[in-house]
Amino acid sequence: MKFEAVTIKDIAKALGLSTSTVSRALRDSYEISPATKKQVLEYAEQINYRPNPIALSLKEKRSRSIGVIVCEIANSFFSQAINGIESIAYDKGYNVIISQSHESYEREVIDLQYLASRSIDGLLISVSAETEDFSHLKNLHDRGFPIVFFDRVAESIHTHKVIVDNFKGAYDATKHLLDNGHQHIANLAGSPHLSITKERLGGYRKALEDHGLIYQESYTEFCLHGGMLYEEVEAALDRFTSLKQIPDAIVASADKLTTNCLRYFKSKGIKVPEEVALMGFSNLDLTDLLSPSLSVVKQPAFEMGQLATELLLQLIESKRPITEFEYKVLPLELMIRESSLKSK
Amino acid sequence: MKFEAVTIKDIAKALGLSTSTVSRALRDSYEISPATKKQVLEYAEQINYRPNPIALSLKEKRSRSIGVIVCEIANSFFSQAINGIESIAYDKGYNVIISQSHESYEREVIDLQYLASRSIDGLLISVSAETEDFSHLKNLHDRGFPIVFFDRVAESIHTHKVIVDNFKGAYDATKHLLDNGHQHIANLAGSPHLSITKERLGGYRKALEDHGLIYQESYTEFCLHGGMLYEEVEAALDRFTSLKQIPDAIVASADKLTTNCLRYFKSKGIKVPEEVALMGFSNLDLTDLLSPSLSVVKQPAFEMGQLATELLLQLIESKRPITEFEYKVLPLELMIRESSLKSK
DNA sequence: TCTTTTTACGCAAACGTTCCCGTTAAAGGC
DNA sequence: GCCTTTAACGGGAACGTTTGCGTAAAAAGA
Repeated sequence: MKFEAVTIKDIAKALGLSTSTVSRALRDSYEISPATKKQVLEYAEQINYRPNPIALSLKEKRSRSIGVIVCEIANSFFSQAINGIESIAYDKGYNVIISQSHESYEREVIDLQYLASRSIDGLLISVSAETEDFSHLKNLHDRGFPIVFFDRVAESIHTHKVIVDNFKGAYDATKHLLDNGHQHIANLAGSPHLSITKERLGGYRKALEDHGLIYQESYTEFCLHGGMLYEEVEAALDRFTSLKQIPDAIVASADKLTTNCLRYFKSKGIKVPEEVALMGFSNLDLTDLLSPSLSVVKQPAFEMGQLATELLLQLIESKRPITEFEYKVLPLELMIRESSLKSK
Repeated sequence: MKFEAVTIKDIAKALGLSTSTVSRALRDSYEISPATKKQVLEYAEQINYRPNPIALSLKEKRSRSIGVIVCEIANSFFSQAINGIESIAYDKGYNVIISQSHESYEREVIDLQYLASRSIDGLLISVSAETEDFSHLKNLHDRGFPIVFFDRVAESIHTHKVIVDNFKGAYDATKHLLDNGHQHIANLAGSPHLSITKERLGGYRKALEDHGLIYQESYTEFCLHGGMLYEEVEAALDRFTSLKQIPDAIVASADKLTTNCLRYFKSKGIKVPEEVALMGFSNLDLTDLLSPSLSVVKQPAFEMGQLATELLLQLIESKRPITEFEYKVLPLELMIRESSLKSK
């Protein structure tokens, strides 16, 4: 079953004109007489003519669509970021094609292949938790393909990047817990490959040290899938609770880590914040309704999406190669609620 | 800054062959000698040749991509459904282009225009809360464009549809509340234009009547934006609580309605389920962590997405027009937790 | 009235593919 | 040794558009 669209040829044939005349009439060229223009325009309207974007893309060597690769759209941060991306792209007449890596490196490579071969004009990406090797992106980038990173960036690739102040976010969260009297703060971290994990770990560590405490490796557990699997969070927390000095507070470095952490404590009957305080990165819009309500570090996801898209469109639409790249660092918001209150 | 891809012509020129020979060699045609094939294949691999899908689309009059229109991707149900859509589309080599209507009719029409003009091969849609008039979809459908509805359907358009048993879901939820001793059950409903709202309202009403109660209009409040705006939920609940007989339980007909309902009660200091019980439709994966944990009616979102996509691809790939359409009704899952327990 | 300018349009190439037709030369049949 | 077959490849049209260039007729200038 196929859907036959009407073309410029149909108009030309019906009106006894050439395709060039019709094309020019539709584009309101000065070379066409007002009478012909009117005739063409009216007929086009009547038969509901729409220019074929595929043909245009082929001619102009651009598709007016951008690709987005994120790990998961069923994740508040990313769905909000995508809303930001869409809002800008939509305004500028660009189409957004979304792919999910599901935190898999292999899938990310395939997605990229697919998107690049789909003739997208540029790419927005937040790399998967598994991604260590960036050569798939580097290859494309080196060949002049516009790429902008957001949130999870590849340091080695020289292009625009939009991130949040992860260091400060983790620092402030840790400091908040310290100020609230917690002494043994553990760090539930995401994939060790990710830029954000490293930055957040740095902030956590610095806060401890500024408070006169020493950083202990046993107090940091990495979750390779960023908390996507409950089992990895469970294993990490099992290890924390089997330490001789059980942590009295936890800083969780990602959305799923934070909620799965809460789920763990709930299932084990461990009271939050009485027995262990919790503070984590999250963009869920109902952390206030959780039990206990969650203290979170919130990212300006929508704005990040917008900014990244603006930068990408700049790259795409620039006449000459760009060599000066932006490295935007946006502020985070701390929202203090019940889960991080004093233990006693 | 543009990105020049390598074409069949480049290969032909480099190897001193014609484009037709190269094309055939790449497609492994019997007309080409093994030696030439090997040569072409190796060179193509070496310079990383990828066929230009735009050119293919133009030639084959199909883009191998499908459009999806939903109200919001930052909504658990839809993001899960999209995962289902993506899983099937990906397997079959189709691309998915997602658009959000943000529950706006106007935006839905624009999105549709845009997608249709982007040469998608078919459309999956769950209509916006505002949509009353389906002529924009009917026009396309009448012209032979493949469309499959899921969740929120247009009854008047004769094509495949995938929904859940909304009637039974609402019936069972209401019955559960009745069985738990609640007498005055209100219905917080979505947009009155939506098919799902009508079906759920019907189930709610039938459950009341089967229990010997009479349906009262004052016990149903519609939220035109489906709960997207907290204010509309607030206004609806304000009206319920100002009734002379205040409801002792509420059935909420959509994700945002359910959570905003909980948010309202929390802000007003109304205890759930002690003062008022709550049960609602929701696909959030952390309703168990809410305070109180939410009793929900959960939709098989992923499966719905998969099924709808399979049906759409059938439509697209069918040689002859299809006249027999499926009307799939999937079962819902009731998850009973704290929020719906007995009042006293 | 003849030349020049302007107006209004058509022709054809191009974008990257595929595929229907040739066409050439070697191989095979007798 | 001549005709037919077959293997292996090239030419060119087509998909829908835009656009540089050419050109006829009309208008303007002399």
